[in-house]
Amino acid sequence: MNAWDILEQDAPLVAPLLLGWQLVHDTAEGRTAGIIIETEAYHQDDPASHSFNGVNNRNAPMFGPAGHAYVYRSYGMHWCMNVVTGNSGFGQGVLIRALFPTEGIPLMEKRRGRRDHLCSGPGKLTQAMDISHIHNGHDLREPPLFLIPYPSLGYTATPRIGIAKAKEKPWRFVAQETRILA
DNA sequence: TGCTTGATTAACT
DNA sequence: GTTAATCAAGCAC
Repeated sequence: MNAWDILEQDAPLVAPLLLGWQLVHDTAEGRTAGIIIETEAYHQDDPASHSFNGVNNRNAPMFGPAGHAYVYRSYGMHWCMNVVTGNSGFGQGVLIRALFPTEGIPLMEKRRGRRDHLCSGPGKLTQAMDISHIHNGHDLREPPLFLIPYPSLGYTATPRIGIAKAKEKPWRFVAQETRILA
């Protein structure tokens, strides 16, 4: 099984495996990249998931092929990015909640307008890396926005953040080694 | 056509 | 700990 086949599994299995993968975005301004250190799983059989009530115009990418991006607007002002997992026809994905910045840090600082907390939240990392709705449905194996597989980091599983339903599921995964560096 | 809802962030007290 | 900012999409009428 190659690294990309991992994404064909269910989101709660994939989410911890993505810790340690690198997310890279090349733009005209330059390259930004970071190591994924925090994720959350969302599954069609999960009341907290956008895909729970079936496919619609917003969540359609979650029902598409694994390894593509699902980007949506949150609270009217932020973008959040998911990596779609599982087979087509079943809506699920992994929310990227935090990165450890590795490349293009000055560019991230410029986009964020500050020198700390560059990628320590789902809305922050999309701002730092200039990810938005135009990447919705994009294949994350292809430039300019792509993932580089790495062996998984050690992690801690905890309940998810900022949701109203199914709060008890320990489907948030935080990398142990780098959590302080975010 | 109008109402409701967020998988958030940052700046307050 | 509390709250404002801000808007696309779903869904009820």
